[in-house]
Amino acid sequence: MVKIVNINKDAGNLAERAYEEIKRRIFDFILMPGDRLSESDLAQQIEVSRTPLRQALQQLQHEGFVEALPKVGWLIRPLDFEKFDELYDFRILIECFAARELCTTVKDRSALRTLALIWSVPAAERLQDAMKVSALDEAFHQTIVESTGNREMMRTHREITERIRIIRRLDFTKDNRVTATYDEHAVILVALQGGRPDEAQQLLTSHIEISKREVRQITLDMLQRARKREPLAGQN
Amino acid sequence: MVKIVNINKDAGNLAERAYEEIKRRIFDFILMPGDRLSESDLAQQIEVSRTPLRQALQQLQHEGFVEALPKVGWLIRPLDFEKFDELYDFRILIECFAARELCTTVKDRSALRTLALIWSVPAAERLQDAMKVSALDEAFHQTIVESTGNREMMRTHREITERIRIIRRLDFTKDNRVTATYDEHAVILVALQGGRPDEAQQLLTSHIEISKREVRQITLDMLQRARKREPLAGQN
DNA sequence: ACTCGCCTTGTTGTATACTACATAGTATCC
DNA sequence: GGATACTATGTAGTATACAACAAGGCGAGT
Repeated sequence: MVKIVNINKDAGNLAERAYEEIKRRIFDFILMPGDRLSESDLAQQIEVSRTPLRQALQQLQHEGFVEALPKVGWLIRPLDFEKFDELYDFRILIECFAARELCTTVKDRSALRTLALIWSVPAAERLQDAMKVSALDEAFHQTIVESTGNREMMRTHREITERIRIIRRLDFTKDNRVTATYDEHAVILVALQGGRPDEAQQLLTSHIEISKREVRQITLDMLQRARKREPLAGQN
Repeated sequence: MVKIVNINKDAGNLAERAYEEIKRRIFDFILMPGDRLSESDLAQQIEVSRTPLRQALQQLQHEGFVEALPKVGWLIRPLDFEKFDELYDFRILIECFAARELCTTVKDRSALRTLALIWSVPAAERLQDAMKVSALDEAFHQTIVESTGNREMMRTHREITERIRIIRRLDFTKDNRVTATYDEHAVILVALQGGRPDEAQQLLTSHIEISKREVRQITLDMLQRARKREPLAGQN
């Protein structure tokens, strides 16, 4: 009897694989904002059937990356900087709350020491690799939020992180922005360890606000270059 | 030629209909927390095929009402009061931020006047119907959050509202809780209209905290009664 | 009597066929 | 020549068949 083997490369199910693959293509601007696409086309490209593909698309729709046009097709949502601004502001609210909790009610400060080992280091020990710094930056802010112990806030904060990553990561492609991030994280940690909530909140707010502004400009440049290089990058 | 007509009762698509129907059954405790269910059974009951049903279940999974047990089936998630507490705390954070915005930076105060017409009324004009008061209560808090203009905070707040509605609505089945809600909303509105952010935040916080505590007890009673009445309410 | 392994049954995961529908292109009529 | 109706084509929405898999029952062997 012939056994048909499931040759899933990464995940146990095709839906997840499709999800990761589509997201990758969006992040790499292979699927450009504004592109239209049909389920059958994409299914063929990714080599899954429509069923798991639609599952993936629905997930991505919920996360705001794609939009369903009923009976017509799917659309890669254009980058909406107003929305990113609002997500950054939301981050500020959640992280400032977490910072206050850390200073006032949270007992276990060990997480702060761990963060200091990463961020409060001499210039020579600082990392440069954009992807690594980006991941560490996300971890830094996530760790602060974790201190609240509120899983719902953590969840929402994680979702925000997922949604802004597409532009946020570009921040670390500039050396001076990496330097600034190290500096700012260091002083934030000092304020948190010193138990000074107002100062920590103020530093955190301006840290995120600066990033918000920088990232917008960097992204606009990046987009223009991507468009010039491959004006018809998306299929059909 | 025979034309097969789509007899969708409510929505344009079956997935949405399935979603509403399942949610209704969960809210009515026809599907009890802890119940296991299979897609084929439920599909037959709701009279849709598995495809739109799964779409509905995935949506409900994202909202935390059901849980997918891969290769095994679906589970109606038990009511988790710790989670509800965290959602209430999250509400407090968002609504307090909105209240501050309302007092300090928002120009257009007309929404507050509209709310006052509903909540700041003589006892004789107060509504009693639990469903109506519940809807008005949700609208009250939503309106405050809308004042921020931050659509992401609004969205998250709306999701929180959806997720806690299953227990929150029970709050208004008790007359004294309706009375308390009217009283508390009225004083909150006064503080907001007076532009006193600290007072508004303090009132809002205690208002939500009280509700959190009351609702927990009411729900536990309700659940016990539901369990006694129909110990095997779920199918199979 | 107990344990181990096979096999039956029920479940989701996936692929695919088919329906209803939207859209655009074309031919026809005025 | 312009507007309009019709038709061809491609799309998502839906139903369903089948494969892969999990789990538990049941029997055989000890």
